[in-house]
Amino acid sequence: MSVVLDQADVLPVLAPLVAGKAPADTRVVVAMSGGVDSSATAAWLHALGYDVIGITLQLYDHGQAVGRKGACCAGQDIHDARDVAAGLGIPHYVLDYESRFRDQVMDDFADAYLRGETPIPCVRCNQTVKFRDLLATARELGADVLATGHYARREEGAAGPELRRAADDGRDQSYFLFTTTRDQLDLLRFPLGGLPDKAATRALAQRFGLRVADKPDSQDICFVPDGDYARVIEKLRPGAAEPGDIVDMEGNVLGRHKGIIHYTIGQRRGLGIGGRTGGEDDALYVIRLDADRRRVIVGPRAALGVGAITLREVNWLGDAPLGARPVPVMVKVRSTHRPVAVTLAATEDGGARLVFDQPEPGVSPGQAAVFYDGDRVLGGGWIAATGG
RNA sequence: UGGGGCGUAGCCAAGCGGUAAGGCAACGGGUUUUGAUCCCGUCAUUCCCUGGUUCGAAUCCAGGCGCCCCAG
Repeated sequence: MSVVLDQADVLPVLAPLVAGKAPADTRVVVAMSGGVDSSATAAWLHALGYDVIGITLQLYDHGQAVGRKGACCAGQDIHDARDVAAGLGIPHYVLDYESRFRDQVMDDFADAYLRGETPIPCVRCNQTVKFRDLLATARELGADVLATGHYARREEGAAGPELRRAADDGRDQSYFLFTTTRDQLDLLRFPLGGLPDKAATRALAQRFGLRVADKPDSQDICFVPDGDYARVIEKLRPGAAEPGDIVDMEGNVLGRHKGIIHYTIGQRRGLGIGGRTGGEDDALYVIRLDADRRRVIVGPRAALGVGAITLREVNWLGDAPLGARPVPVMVKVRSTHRPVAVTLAATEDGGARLVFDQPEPGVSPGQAAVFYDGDRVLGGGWIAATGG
């Protein structure tokens, strides 16, 4: 059961989780989802001699998600996490967070769509359930730090801990961590962030004999089966999908839609209206959603560009405070895509005003704008409105 | 029923006697720990119908049917 380490079998180097504290004296709570990443994290830290406690959050669908691939935090995944912990011989707890997950993440998810916004449940989950509630629980368990399997880096900087992109650029998850506060960052650790790639993680899992080593990556929204998120919303908010008109930018009715919750800004597929000539590309994209009138406003790709956005609940992680004077930063308005150049200025309500150097397509309220300076995450904010 | 025009996939649309372009939509897949975008693939044995001419017709001819415009 216990892992025997050959001398030749050297573990990847990991800086001490707590400076000046020996691993054996460092209590680490590892958030174990049941996937490869967090399992490898737990195994690695355990092998390095840390006092590891595994915690798995049960988030939704009690007993009903068993066997579903690519999920996390329910059913089979909880069993996987338990198995891994048992194999390592570390304490492991499963916490029932279903009601708070529903309140903080799923309800918000549904309501955002009803408002015509497009939410990011993964960020909400990190922001509330994981980095607030679970972190508090870790503290209660006497943990020095909370480690997760996120691909991001936390580095000790001159002005305190800094959040940075993962070493593996293609795997980086820092976008989903933008709400993480300095205080939370004090206690958070992301051991995988420094690994060169996912293969290294799987290799780690393999070498510790974890059964989850070949488990497929999770993707899509964890509580949405089959990618049909609208069905989940309708379950949460019966009657949410009210049909309405699809109109062009002049207000001419072009067709009908099956409910505003099925669409997001920048979306092309699923409109069901074809035809018309004249442009080199006649495809229509969702330009705007009007929740009150249940309208989907569509237009050509050229109409998709947004020049500026208003942010709310900005979490600023830069060393110097963000002021009212615009400063240039790089920003991502979606997890994929490269950062683009903008200027950013704080507003009085804790928000910010962001102006793109070049119009950015497919920007939707409810999504996040995350600020970068090279590898470093300077914070981010929720997109409240676009325009200007 | 005077004149003119048009009928090609769900929509738009090339083709003008040589064996059905393209775009949109749709569908399937890839990329992706949010939604999208994007990329790749599939999608008319058949051109309103019926005859005819021709080695060969969506393309020419005749007759139907349907639609549009102008003039009434």
